[in-house]
Amino acid sequence: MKDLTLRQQEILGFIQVYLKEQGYWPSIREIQDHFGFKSTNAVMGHLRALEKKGYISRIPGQARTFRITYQHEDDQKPEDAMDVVEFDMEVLGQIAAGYPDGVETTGEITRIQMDEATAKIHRSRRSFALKVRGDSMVDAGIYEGDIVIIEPRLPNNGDIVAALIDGETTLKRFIQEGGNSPYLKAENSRYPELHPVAELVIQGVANAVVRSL
Amino acid sequence: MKDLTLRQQEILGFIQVYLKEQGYWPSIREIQDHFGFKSTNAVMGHLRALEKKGYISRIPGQARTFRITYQHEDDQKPEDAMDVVEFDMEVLGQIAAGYPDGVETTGEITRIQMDEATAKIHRSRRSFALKVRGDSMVDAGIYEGDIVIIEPRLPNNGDIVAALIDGETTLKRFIQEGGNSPYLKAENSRYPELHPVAELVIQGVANAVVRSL
DNA sequence: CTTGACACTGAACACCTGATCACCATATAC
DNA sequence: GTATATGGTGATCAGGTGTTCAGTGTCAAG
Repeated sequence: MKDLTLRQQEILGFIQVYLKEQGYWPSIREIQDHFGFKSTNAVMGHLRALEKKGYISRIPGQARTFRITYQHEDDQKPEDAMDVVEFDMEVLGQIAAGYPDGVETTGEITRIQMDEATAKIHRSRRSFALKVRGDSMVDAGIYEGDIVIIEPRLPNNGDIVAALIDGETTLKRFIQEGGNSPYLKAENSRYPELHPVAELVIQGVANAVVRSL
Repeated sequence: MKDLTLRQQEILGFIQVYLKEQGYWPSIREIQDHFGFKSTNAVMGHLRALEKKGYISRIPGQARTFRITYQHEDDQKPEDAMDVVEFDMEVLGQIAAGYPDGVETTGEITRIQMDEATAKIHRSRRSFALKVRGDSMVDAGIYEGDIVIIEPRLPNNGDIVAALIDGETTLKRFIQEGGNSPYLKAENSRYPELHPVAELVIQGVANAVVRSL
């Protein structure tokens, strides 16, 4: 990718900031006004340069139809950058609110790209996200308000699972030792182990936790 | 919020899908063509209705300048489903490995969509992700191997920041009380407070933590 | 029956907007 | 010197684009 001049960086930056702030792309004359140009052709020249260098793309003759084709980074990059993998999921609701049963899966779609090696998150279009309520998993570093990414699959011993108990979905660790029947364990010393007698409905395995700070 | 007619829902849906697919808003005549209207005024009537009912907002007289002011949901969804926001970042490297200096930036771009209200993550092209090494932040629920999302900006009191100390990037909490000079505090009782004498280079503020399980 | 909301057709207008032509200036590379 | 890229001014043009006025028809509410 060819380098941009300082002026071209400014133009590209303004276009992107404008979109972010206004919600739509700027017109040529709005760019002109922002930089104080006396001619629209000053803008046209820069846009041609940006397009030629592959940073943007436009629909000829049509108003406010930009496309950013390359994300310019003016900072540095590391030698040990990670590979990323992308996966989609649904953000459903709070985990204690229960798994929506029989509800059409048309909710929000969350897309996450993450480094492939460490994320260990298998791409699964069926995965969804739940917001954690309660403190039953604090000892596992999962706190109230965190968002857990649930992949519907059978759990292995030690997995953190979303389980349906008494009609409510809760987050617990799944324990199955030897040939014994499995049980659920809260990662909080104040909570007891749960040995379900009748039914143990595992809705999925937690693959990742996301927390905003 | 007043209800929309079926036709108005279709119009609003098309506008949103068009933006998502094309990256810019449609013109009145593009909406007209999509629905097979013989007159642009058919579109104008619906846009007026959508604006009157508070679903959209527009800049009078200007091309392709929509704003979606209310997110219409035509499907059934969990009542506590979250809105999602999308942002890009770079996955750089381990946080203790130091901030890459003077290296070309062509690294991986990580895109995350997350619920907007709780994520508090401002879309920032310059954000990047770092893998946490060490246990200096365990009391804040940040453990070794976690990935923190860093936004380069000035920190507020109490923010968790990536700071450059002795040539290494470390994750600490930023404290600035009253008019005193700021210092860094590790969220681990075994670690001392850090009162930098010479320089305190803040590289960015941690917005979120992602942990694979 | 009348009113109003809804859903259009059809035509015309004004200007916002992208695009182009001519021209100038500076700096760098060959 | 002679290109080539950069960074502009100034004027002009064509068309995309938002907007408005006038009119038609349906349907439910009063």
